[in-house]
Amino acid sequence: MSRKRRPTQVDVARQAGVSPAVVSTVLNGAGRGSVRVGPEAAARVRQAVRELGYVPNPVARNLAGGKNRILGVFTFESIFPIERRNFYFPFLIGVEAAAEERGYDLLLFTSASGPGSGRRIYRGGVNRLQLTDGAVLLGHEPDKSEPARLSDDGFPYVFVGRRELPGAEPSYVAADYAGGTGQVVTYLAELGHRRIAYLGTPSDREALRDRVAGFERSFAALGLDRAQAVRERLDPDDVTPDRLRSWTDAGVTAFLAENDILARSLLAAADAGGFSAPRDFSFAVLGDPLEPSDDPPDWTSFKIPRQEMGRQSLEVLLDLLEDPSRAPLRRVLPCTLVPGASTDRAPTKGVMPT
Amino acid sequence: MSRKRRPTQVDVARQAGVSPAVVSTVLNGAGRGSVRVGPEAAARVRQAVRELGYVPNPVARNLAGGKNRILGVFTFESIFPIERRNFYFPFLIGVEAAAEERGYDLLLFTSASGPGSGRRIYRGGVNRLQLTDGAVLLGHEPDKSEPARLSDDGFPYVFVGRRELPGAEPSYVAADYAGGTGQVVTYLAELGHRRIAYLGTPSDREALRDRVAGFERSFAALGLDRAQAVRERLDPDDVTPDRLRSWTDAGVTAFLAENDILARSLLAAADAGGFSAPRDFSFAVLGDPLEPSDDPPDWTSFKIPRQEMGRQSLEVLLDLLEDPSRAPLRRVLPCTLVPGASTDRAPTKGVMPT
DNA sequence: CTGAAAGCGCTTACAG
DNA sequence: CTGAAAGCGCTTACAG
Repeated sequence: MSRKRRPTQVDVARQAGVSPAVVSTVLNGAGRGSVRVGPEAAARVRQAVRELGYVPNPVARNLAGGKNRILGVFTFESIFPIERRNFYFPFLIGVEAAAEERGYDLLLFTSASGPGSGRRIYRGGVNRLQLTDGAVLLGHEPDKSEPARLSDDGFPYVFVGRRELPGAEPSYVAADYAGGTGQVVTYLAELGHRRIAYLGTPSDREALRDRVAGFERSFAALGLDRAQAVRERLDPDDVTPDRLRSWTDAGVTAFLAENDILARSLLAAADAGGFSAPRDFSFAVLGDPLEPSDDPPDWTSFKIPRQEMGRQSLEVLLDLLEDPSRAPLRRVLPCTLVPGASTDRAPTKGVMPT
Repeated sequence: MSRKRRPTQVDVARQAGVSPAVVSTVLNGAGRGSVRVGPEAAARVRQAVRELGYVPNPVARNLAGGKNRILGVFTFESIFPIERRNFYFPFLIGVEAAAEERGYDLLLFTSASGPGSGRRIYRGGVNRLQLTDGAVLLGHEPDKSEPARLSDDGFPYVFVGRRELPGAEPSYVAADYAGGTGQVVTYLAELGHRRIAYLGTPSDREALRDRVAGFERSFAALGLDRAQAVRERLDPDDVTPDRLRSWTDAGVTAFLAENDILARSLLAAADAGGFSAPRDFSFAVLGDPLEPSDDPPDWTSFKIPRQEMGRQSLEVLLDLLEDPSRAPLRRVLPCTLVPGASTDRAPTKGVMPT
């Protein structure tokens, strides 16, 4: 049961009658700071390697080389959140696939929950990610100072999702929420909708700001009247039948729901108020409808390329490791319009003439 | 932006006015070969750690022979397999939750694909898990020699799922497939079924053998005629309408499908042959129906406690690390019968008298 | 109770 | 063209 001693570089060197440095060079190929090795010395080394069954110890290699070929994955929420599994899963699939291709292992930071503090990068003032070569950051950070400090420390990391950081220029791979929202607005405009309400949450995250920006920009781009772009900040409970009626009375024919919850509130209000979509109004969700049921409703929406975002964030991280001076590295991936059954032509005003 | 040099143990030692050995001891707790440290020296060390933001290098720790509080998760198939996401996900949730509670980080081994070789623990003869304190092994191993060698090397690991290893006694946390199968048979017997066919795959994995064993044992336990227990080994294509007819003609009133695929084949054959379940026969799946749709069909089955298996496998691993002499450690968790719409009372033989 | 030193198995400047 | 040596950052016997 005791672990057998593996042959080491020293054993090989002795057997081949050379120094360890020569063994190292033969195995790694002539590199930057490597010694020169004659052909017959190299042959002796290879022979000894074969005879002894020598395999270099990757741990020692890492120690000597300064890198450990471990990349961190840090989520500001539980890595495998049961309720939101469909949210993070595709990112992780992408990250894993890319890591596998590039020969890196992934360290999941799990033990983050200090007393009451939730998941933090710095625990007791110490950057826990430090033990990796670099890290991919996932999810909504409760505290901007954490990534800011990461930047200060010069630790290589990439955000999944666009981030603005006071005093720092983070690298990220983001989805083009503004563009996705614009596509939805354009689609609605083509269906004849002119007055559109954006139902947003009170939150002001980058991902949400981008949607608002896309909403407003697209009105201009389409030559629509900016005054017809209604913007609301609501809690789900704020979407009442009365509220819905006041919107439609004001001529709103289509709604953009910032997320699923708001879309469901809207539907509930419609139900309670005797409205029906898309007969009385159209609506779309600004992202993938994925919560909480497993079979998504057939709503007009746009697809966020989550898996590709995961993949590319890892690749950007590797680029960063190769040449840190290139930071910040940023990529914005397009979202895809998904037409669904929640949208239809704008209803004609008033009662149909008979 | 230039990366600051990571503080090392030496830096901490200097700042605290102690030797590196003292720092090491404070961080690892008083252990076997550790030095004794006074309370105020320990306090100075902790203070210095905080001030410097020191994090021990896990690679160095490992090389020097110590523990690094990193646990490995190795899957013999892709960790996040898109097609089978629902299969591994619950295990991982459990593993992560337990790791988080116990303060361990998780290293996912991803870069396994040598040329054509699939996922392997030993790559070029080295144990890749070596960097971790121990590992949880997940999924079906194509090659028994890999875990066997792990045992030979004395590397601590726990299988999720029962495993038999020639010449080794692996630790594992398994589901009680035999018991689950027995519950299903009992349930069918209560519904009046006496002749039951077990539709199995040609494969002979432990998890499948356990189901067969449960099938056969339960006949004895229920006092049923063992000759009525029909056992078949089939590919999904083998389940044809003709075959189905021959079984029912022979008096079979209920089927046990080893997996979803076989259950679907059975249903397809029924469809094509003019049969209908549960009118003409009952059937149950021996496990969670989870493939490939997201909303599982309402079949009689049993629930595999995947999340709990993940959680307990990590806990067993920690027990193992604490005291390796207790190996092998084994736990078998109960499965829960899930009655569904695919079973009903046994049809009466022949035509109903009018 | 504490420190100095060897050693884990490599890589890489640095002399010859 | 080649070797001896330092060093990566730890842990752990071993002296004091």
